This record gives sequence, C-alpha cells and structure tokens, in this order.
Amino acid sequence: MSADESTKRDYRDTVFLPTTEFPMRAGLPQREPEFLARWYKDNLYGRLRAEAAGREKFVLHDGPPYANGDIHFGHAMQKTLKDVIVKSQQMQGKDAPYVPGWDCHGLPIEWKIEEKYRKKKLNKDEVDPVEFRKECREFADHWINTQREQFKRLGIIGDWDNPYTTMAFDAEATIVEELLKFAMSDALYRGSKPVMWSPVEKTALAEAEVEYHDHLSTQIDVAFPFVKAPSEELKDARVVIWTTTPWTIPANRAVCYGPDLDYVVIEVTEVAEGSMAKIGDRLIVADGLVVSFVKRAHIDNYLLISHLKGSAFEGSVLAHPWRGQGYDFDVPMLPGDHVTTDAGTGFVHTAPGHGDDDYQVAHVKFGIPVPFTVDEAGCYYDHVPLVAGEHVYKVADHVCELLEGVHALMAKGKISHSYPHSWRSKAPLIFRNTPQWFISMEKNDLRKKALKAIREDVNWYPAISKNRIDAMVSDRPDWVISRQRAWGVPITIFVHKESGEILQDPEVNARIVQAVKEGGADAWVAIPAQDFLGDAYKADDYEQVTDILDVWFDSGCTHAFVSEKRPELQSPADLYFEGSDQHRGWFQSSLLESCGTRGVAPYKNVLTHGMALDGEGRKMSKSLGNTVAPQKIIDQYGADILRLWTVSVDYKEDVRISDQIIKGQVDAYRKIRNTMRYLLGNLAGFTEEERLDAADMPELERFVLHRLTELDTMIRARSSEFDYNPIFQALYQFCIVDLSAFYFDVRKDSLYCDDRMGIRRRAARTVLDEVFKCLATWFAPILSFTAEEVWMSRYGVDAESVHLQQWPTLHTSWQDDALAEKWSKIRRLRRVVTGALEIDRREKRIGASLQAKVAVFVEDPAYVEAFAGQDAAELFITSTASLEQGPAPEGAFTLDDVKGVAVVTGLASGEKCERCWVVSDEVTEHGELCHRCADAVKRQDDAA
RNA sequence: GGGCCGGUAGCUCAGGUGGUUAGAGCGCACGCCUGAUAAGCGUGAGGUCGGAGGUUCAAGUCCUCCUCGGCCCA
Repeated sequence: MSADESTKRDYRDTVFLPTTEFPMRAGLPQREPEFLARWYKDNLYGRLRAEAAGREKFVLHDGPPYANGDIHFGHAMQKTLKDVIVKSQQMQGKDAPYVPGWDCHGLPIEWKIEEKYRKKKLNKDEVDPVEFRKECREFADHWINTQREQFKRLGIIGDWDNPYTTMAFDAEATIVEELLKFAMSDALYRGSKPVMWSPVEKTALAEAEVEYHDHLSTQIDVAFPFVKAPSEELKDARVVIWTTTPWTIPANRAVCYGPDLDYVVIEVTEVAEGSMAKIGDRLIVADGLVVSFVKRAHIDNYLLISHLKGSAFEGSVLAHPWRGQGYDFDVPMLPGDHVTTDAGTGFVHTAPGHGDDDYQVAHVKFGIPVPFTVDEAGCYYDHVPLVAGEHVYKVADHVCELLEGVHALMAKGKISHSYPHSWRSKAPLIFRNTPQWFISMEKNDLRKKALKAIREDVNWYPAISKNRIDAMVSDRPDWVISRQRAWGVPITIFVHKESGEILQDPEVNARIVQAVKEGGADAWVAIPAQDFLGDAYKADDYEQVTDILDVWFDSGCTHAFVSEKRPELQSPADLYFEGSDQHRGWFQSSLLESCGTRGVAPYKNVLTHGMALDGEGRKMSKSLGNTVAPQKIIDQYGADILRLWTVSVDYKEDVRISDQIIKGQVDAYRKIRNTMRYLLGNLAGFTEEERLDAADMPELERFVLHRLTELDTMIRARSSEFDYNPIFQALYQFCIVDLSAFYFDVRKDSLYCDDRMGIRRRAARTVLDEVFKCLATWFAPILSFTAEEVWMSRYGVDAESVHLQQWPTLHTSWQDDALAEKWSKIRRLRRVVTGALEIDRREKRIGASLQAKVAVFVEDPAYVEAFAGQDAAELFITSTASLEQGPAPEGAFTLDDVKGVAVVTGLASGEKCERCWVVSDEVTEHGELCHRCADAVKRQDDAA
C-alpha cells in the first residue's frame, strides 16, 4: 500500500467525465410538441424554401389521401417515409419542396351526407343539389383540417398552410380543362357497356368501390333446343346451360362452348320424384360434368347416346327457350376459351349486357348487339317480354316458372358463392348495360404511349413494379370515366342531339373552364347552357351531359393543377411514392391522363411501399380488431419511435407492426439516444483549438473517420434509390458495434484521463465532433425531433434548426481501405482476448479487464504487422498486453473461428492507479498514480 | 377462381451467377463494471432457411406441387 487510505486524494474531479444536460430519457410525447411549436413559429418550411432557392429541385409529388376520416396506420407510415425522403434530398443540397394534398370528391363522402339525410327521413332527390354539394365540401374540409393536424404531429414538414385539394375551384377548372382535351382529341366517346351497377345507389361503380361477399343465389340448368343443329341426329337434343343468375335469362343472346372440350349426348331413362327432366329427354353436356348435372337434375339413369368435340358445334344455332313469346331471335353457339369444366355443364349462357366475359365474346368478338334489358333501379324495361317491370332480385321464381312452362328447366337449386357487393350499401350488384363515357386506350395510341413511358422513361422501385403496371396497362379496357353521382367534377360536354357528336369548340370550352374557375363545379348547373354555347349554337339542339367524373380522373390530374402550376414545383415530378395498390390507382390514372394529354408520364421515378400488416402478417381490419392507431404510438412513445420504425423495416415489401416490434424500436431508439448523449457529454467544451488534422491522428481515429466515409457513400447511394432500411441498419449497427462497444469503450481512458490538450485526446475529441455532425444530420430525416434536440443541446437553443443543415461533405482522404482491412484484423483478434478474459472473470480471478494482462501468440505475421505501432493493451482495455508470432502455449485460449490466435491471461503486475485504474508498476514508484496521470494532475494543479 | 409478390433464429434485417460448420444487431440467459449508471462491457443459448418432392457430386439459393399471408383482378 503506497499511501494510507484516509490520506489518499480523490482524483474524481481531475477526470474529464462526460458532461451534458441532454437527458437520458426522452419524454418524446411531451417534448415533441415543443419542437413542433418552434418549427412553426420560426416558419421552418419557409426558411427551407428560402435557404434552398435556386438549388436543383427535387419534387416528391404527394398523392392525395381521401378526406373522410382519421388517418390510419398506412397514412402515418407513408407520409413519414415521404418526409424522410424529402428531408434527405434537401440535406443533400437539393431544393425539396413538399406540397401535401387531399382527394375530396366521390362516393364515400357523398354517401356520408346522404346518410345524414336518410336519418332525417329526407330523400336525396328532394335536396337542392347545390346545398348537397356544399355539405359535401364542408365535410371534406373538416377532415382535411383533422388529418392536417395529425400529419403535422408526425413531424412532417411541408406547406401545410397551402395544400392542394381536388375540390378547390382552380383544381376543378383544371380537371375540366383536362377532360376537354380528351373531348377535343376524339379520345372521349360515349359507348354502352355492361358495368358494375348498384341498383340501390343507382350508379355505376368503380372497381375500387366493389367488394366480394358470399351470396345465396338460385342456380338453374336450362335446356336450349336447336334451330340449326350440328348434325341430323342431334336435332332433337338440347344444349344445357347452367347459371346462378336466372334474371339474366331474358338477356341471353348466345351460348358458348369450349372447342376442345368433350361433350356427350345422353337420353334420360329414369328420373327421381320431383325431377324436372322427363324420360326420353336428350340432353348435351360436357363429358366431365355429366355426373354432377344428373345429380342436380335428379336423373337416376340415362343412356349415353354419343360423344362429340366442342368444335362440332361451330355454326350451330339455338332457340331461346321462350321462342314464340317475344324471344324469337337466334341464339348462336360461339367458341370461347373462357369455357371450362370446373362447374356447370360445359356450356356458358351468354348475356352480353350482364357480364364482362359475355360482352367480350358476344359483342366485341362476334358483333352480337347488346340489348338494354334492365333499368337503373334494377327493373326490366317495358319492352322486355314476359318480365317487364319486375325487379331482377325478385324475378328468379318467375323466370323458373316460365322456363318450366316450356319444359326448359332441367334443375333448380340454391348456391352460396362469392358475389360482388357495393362497398357502401353492402347490397349485391349487377352487371348492367348502360351508356357511359369512355376514354379510349387505342385512340391516339394512349396505350402505346403509356407503355412506352412505363418501359423506357420511368424508373420503378422496386423493379418488379414495372412488370406489374405494364401488365395492367397492357390488359386494361377503355377507361370508364362517368359516374351518375352528384359530388364531383362534371363531365362538361355538350352532345348534339341529332348527330350524337360531342361539341368541340375551343371558345365554348374556354367559357366553361372560366366559369368553373370562378364558381366551381356548381357553375355547370347554375349557368344556363346557352351562356356557355354563346351565339354559335342553340341550347335546344344539344344535350348537356350531367354525369360526373370518376374521382380517379380528378386525382389523375394533380400533375396538371399542382406540379405544373405551382412555381416551386416541376413536372414531371421526380418522384411519386404510394402503396403498391396504386398501380391500378393513382400511378395509372396519372399516367393515362398525362400520356393522353401530354404524351409523357408525369413522373420520373415511382416508388411503392407495401401494406402495413399486424404482427402475424395479416391485414389490419376493424373486424379482426388488430388495427394499430398511429395516435396511440405517438401518445405512448412519441412520433420519433414511429419514424424510426418506418425505416427499420423493408417497406418495399409488406411490413409488420405490433407491440413487440414497437418495443424493439423503443430499445433501438434508447441505444441511439445514449450514443448521441455520450457524444454530447464528451464534446463538452470542445474548442477549435483542440481540433487536429486527420494526418496527425492515431490510426484508431483514422479508422473511425474511414468508417464515416464508408457510411457516407453507402447512405448517399441507398438514398438515391429511396431505400432507407439498409441506412437504418448500418447507422444503428455503427452506433452499437463500432462506437459504443469499441471506439467509445477503448477511448474512454484517453478522453477521461489524458491531459486536456494531449494529442490522443484532441484526436479523439475531433473525431467525436465529426461523428456528431454526421450522425445528427444523417439521423435528422429519420429522428426529426431527437436530432433537433441533440442539435440544440450542442449548439444552444438559438442555433439554426438541424433541418436547415446539410449532410457533411467528408474529406476523401479519410477513406483508407487498407487501414480498414488492418483494423478488421485487429478487431477479429480482439474477440479472442475478450473471450479469454471471460474465463478469468468466470473463475473470479478478475472483474474489470484492467486487472488483467494478456499475452497473445499468433501464427500469421500479418497480425503482428497490424498491431505494429499500436498499444495493444489500450485496445484490449487491459493493463498490459504483449503480442508475438509464435506457437500457442499449452492451455492458451483459442476461438474456433479465429484461427492461429492464442491468448494467455494473467493478473497485471503492479498497483491500480487511483485516477485511471490501470494497474502498473509505475504506480508503485509514484505512490498513487501512473506517470500519465501524475503529469496530467500536475498540469491541472499548476494551472489552478 | 385468375395474375403478381412474399414466407431465413422471439424481433428487424444480410445472405451476386447453387459450393466449406447459414450471418448481423436487438431481445433473452449468465457474468462484469459502478467515473455514459433506469447507462456501459463481455460471454452464451437460439434457425429441419414455410412444407413435400425433384434436378445436381453439392440447394436457403434452380424446377414442380402444396401451404400460409399480401396486393390486384374476377
């Protein structure tokens, strides 16, 4: 013992311990709103624009969410990622404005308002349409305001005071203007087509407005006699079709067969009681379906008369079962690839007005006219014989009766199957032939232009997106843009009553656009038609179209009224970023609109994210009760936790979120926060006078600087493809593996105990400063609140926001791959040492590693070279260390996966320095301190 | 029902053109430190790579089928 315990000096205040006010615990839910208040008080968004004026632009054009409820998790994730991208671009020296927007028109909002009226027992038709639209507008406004606050709370910086909306008058005017371009180029036409129709809402529905549920239908087997049989012996046989929609029988115009399928003719010889078939009936069905057919028809026995191929039916003609009762047209037999032997009879009843396949085969391919049979309420028109005026949902029994009356009904039953329903009313839908407005995919080569843009002009991330949208655009039918609704932009065209031609007059169009700009969509109904038509045309000669536009057309025009019109933006936008469901939605409607009117895509890059699923990978739904509310995460943990989560997952695919996953992010956040805290603590009082050139630094410091250049390169590369998950993984592991567990741990001694202006300590502090600047700015787009807190903690509350900074430009000279290679050797060897020390610890020989000395024996001289000039003990955090090339002594510690390295440990000789806790013989000489500490203390004492 | 995509340790992710005992971090367990302390360090245990066939000297990596999940469509 070199000195009496009681007389020993306490050297604690001679050690440079970390000093910082930055709290270990974040209290994000409380603190984040303070930063928000500050950002908005200081007009951060305006500052960013001013700061970046003149720089190269990067425009992420926001896809508008629908303004009809609180934001859900998917919204939160997507807007956050958009914010990460925008901030990253801005911090890489671009001017990255962000103008959020909202989609305001359409059925869901309209439905809400109607619901209100229904509750008051008012019929929508009795309500003034202008008043009705006003309420829709107010409803949308309310939710815009709500969602805006929810988005802002996430820390998303954008032009929230001046967002775009599809219901703004100038937006509506531009939408009208865009529509009129299609009208002028002949791409717009009125056609008739079976569309998904809701008899309840009395409107055509978009695909997105349809959902599928099980539905109990009547299934029937119906026999059609020949008018022109394929052969003489078949003339008395009948072809049997099967359908689950008896109400479409009046609209039957053809029967399809599979040319390559095998069919059989049977003769009924025995029937069960209640069978509608009669002994002696000759019926034709597919060979593979005869068993299931006779079961349905309660036919107990039959004779197999003959076999034939489907192709034998070519040119055959059938009679409608109700021939002679107003159904005297021919029913041709048509070949169809869609005919299968999965179910039914192998013959497909074809009603071109009530199904897409039917329409394609009968009308498009074979030119059979499509009859109008059912009105908007789902009732047969007066001109339809036998069933006029009846409702299609209630007519099944009558149809069966009528068929039975002519002995056409062979079987009747119930079947539960997947059937389309309206997403709002949940009522079953029908396909109905209706006049609608279309944008042609072929006219003006819209499809070709769109495909060319997809294939040649746009970058798709991930790459598979390209195939996806290519396939969709290749296959899609013409775009149905008309809706029989009230809340939306009108299809502002006049049709000449006699010729049926669309009026194409630029002057009329200009008046329409101007009127909408001034009065919104209401102008179309409020202003007399003659005012638009002017002197050149007579209003009486024209039909003013009252349909409104599909909302996808609205949002498909945002490039026209936002990207192009706003001076801070540009078109084509640099990036569209939405969920993968938007391949059929906004990505496509925007592409078609832009290609149709401008010939080019409205975007240069398209990024898609997957859907947010629950912890088991299932979609979130209210009925499953597995939804995650973003608000709850923010209130409980803070927006930065949510933000960190968004980059912790591979959002190019579907992602999962659960309590467990969020807890993991809370842990990750804590680790990152403590890393920043340690940097702050050790940078306390750092002055420029301490700064040291990299060339003068120890290799350890240069290694850390090299790691920064590696990260910098990697981050910029990944960021250019909007791929943040690898960035997060790399930054997080850098904090844990390189800094906390290695660099910080090793340099603790120097930072705490070296002379204040010692070279080694100055080098370390300089590196900490560089690391700090990198981490704070690299993390700023992700942990927007915490990065700001860290920044203020370092530079004071009056400092400029971290979001106004740029990612540092690192010295290229810092990159040193040879050095990195060398240090990976050093660290590999270090693992053997820590492993060896663990044995001593377990055996209770040591506690702290400073109590130990180690001797390392290596086979490969490269290790010796790597350690040349290094203080091995410092790197191992032992008190003494030696390293030599030589054979491993008996009993030396080795690791299987680090070949040729053996470690012998022992207790360090000497005594523990009271200041730095290193055990050495120097201490014995001096009494309490090692030489280094003795000098450092003396200098401090002298200065004091 | 059809098309496309995905299923690697409890969690989040790596695993060019098939090739030694499948990796990382977190979490977990155990231990250490007590001058980053509701912190820090170390060691360790965790995977039949969704399942089954097949191709191959050799498959997480290629093929087929199945299964589960997702998106889009019907």
